[in-house]
Amino acid sequence: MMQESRTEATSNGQANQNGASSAEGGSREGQPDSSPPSAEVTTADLLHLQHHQVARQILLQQQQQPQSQPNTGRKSPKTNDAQPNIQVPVSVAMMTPQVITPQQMQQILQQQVLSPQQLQVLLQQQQALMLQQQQLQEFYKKQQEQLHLQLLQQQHAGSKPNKEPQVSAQQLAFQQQLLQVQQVQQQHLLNLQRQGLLSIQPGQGSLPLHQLTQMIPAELQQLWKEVTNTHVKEEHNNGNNNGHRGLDLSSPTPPKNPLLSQHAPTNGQYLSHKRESTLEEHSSHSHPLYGHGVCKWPGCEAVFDDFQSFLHLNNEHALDDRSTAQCRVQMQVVQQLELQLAKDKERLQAMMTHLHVKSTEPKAAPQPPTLTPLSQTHSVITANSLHSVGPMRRRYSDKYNMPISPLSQNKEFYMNADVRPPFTYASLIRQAILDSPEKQLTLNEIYNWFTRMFAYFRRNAATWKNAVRHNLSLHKCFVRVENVKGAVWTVDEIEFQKRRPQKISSPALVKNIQTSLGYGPTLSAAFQASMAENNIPLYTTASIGSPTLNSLANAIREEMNGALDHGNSNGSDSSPGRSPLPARHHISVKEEPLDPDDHEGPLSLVTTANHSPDFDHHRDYDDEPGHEDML
DNA sequence: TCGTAAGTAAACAGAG
DNA sequence: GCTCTGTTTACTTACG
Repeated sequence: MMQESRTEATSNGQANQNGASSAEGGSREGQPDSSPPSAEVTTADLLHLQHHQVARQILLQQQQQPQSQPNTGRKSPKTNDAQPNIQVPVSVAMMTPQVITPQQMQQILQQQVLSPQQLQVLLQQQQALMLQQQQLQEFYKKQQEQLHLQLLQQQHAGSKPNKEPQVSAQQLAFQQQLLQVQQVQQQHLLNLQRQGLLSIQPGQGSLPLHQLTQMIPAELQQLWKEVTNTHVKEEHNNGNNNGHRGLDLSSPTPPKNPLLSQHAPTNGQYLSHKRESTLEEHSSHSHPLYGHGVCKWPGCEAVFDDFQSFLHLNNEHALDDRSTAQCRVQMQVVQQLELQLAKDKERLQAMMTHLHVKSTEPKAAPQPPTLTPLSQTHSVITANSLHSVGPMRRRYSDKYNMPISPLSQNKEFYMNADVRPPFTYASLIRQAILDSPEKQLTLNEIYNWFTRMFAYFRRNAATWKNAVRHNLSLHKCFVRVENVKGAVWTVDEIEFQKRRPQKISSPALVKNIQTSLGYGPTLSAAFQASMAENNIPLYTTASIGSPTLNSLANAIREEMNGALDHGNSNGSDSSPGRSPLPARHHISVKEEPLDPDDHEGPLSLVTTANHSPDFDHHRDYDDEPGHEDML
């Protein structure tokens, strides 16, 4: 009654909530605060943000270390891969150590790949980077002076053995810091490459070399050269190295590129001497930059009949901006390859682990073998968090087509963030009930689950509680059972699975599915919802009847159709009259007694040529005429 | 344009 | 009478 609304409003301090007309309900849908902040964030944007977080942490380190600020009890800088609560201004958070030159900006503008907001962010990044570089230069100068002083003191005091460790420690810390900066720079550059903002190829002249040299101040370049030039033997140093003689630049992270380890130029003529020396060392014609009579310098490929002619290396690839830039590009290439390798290794490991686990699981588990890996690998909502919650609220499909944070974080996310969960009330109610030990909950316990699991439901209680009650009564999948302690609600899984699965053929969903099938970072909430709706994740506790199989097959079919229909990169056309795939590609379920010897799971997936376009349409609530047709 | 699912608001009734 | 619970209706919105 109205009383409920009144009391709820009082208890929640949301008096304006109640008594609101339906128009208000409609307007609330469009309120920005009810939509996730990253509603229009693309995968690339998220990757970008992820990178910015790394950059931000490193920058914070840089800002803290020179000032010897306490660490405020946080993790040490080396374990800084998860510090989401660091409060930094947006401009700082977004800044990356990468300068976008005017040429690049013009290119970006011409390509129209960035929105004005993104351009603004890039400009902010550029400005922030310049500041950061200045700071770094100053820091480096101070470090240099300090080291120089220490070295002088050592020479005068003759206490070399005792002082050296301190110097080396500082040097190492500084090196690490520089390496981190460089790493972030490289990552950012690669990120830009991935986004098509830059087209840098090894040895390719498309990117003006001076741009690369502009990206990092000359001093920083030199610093980097020194850091990377770890294989320079001390005997190669002479008096020209300005006090760097004593530097132990043996990096804890050895150079990954033979080019750098053996030929990275540092400064002055002594390096020229060094280059000749190293060439002489490779007189056995096994120089890594010389192979099959071709100069392997990126972009060179000059042909030389003999190794002696290959000494052109000293002339053509001498220390200059060009070579430095090429060097840097090569470093980025290597680093990218290493990152890719690491990712692929990790993926392989996950696949092997998963397959091993799957192969050892009992086959009785009613899971679709073809989709379980997908759902397990990418699903956000799992048994560890929200299990298979259910369908996403359709009207929010666009807003919620964003990757939600991974599994364990997801629960925390909704528990703390005032973000509406992208699932229907029915799905959430079901989840609440299934979460309970006895698979039954009272209404009040359902309420509590909502408020406990979702910060969003800690306000507007009158609204959503009414919706919960409405859904409990409306959907016959929720069964009210009288017991000793009153009425409890249970879930009829079969009825729940009869509910119409959400179509995932919409462009937005398909796009996400493409991402997911293409090893995207996460599965879209909508796709998860669709999967969860059909019990694809491992959460079915009730009996699995044919309706379940049907709806499950719907999900599979929809997924496959969606993924296949939009297998191209565009994935934006899903006009009803256009079906790129013939009907025979549609997957339906052959509802026959299952032969465990023939199938890994309970499903018998067959393809059919006479698939009804409204296959899933029959399976809704139509088996009970009049039911829920009040709408 | 239409049908459907979902969300919201509200009226109403029964039980404690 | 109040509150909670449950049912039902009406309406809006999103989507295919």
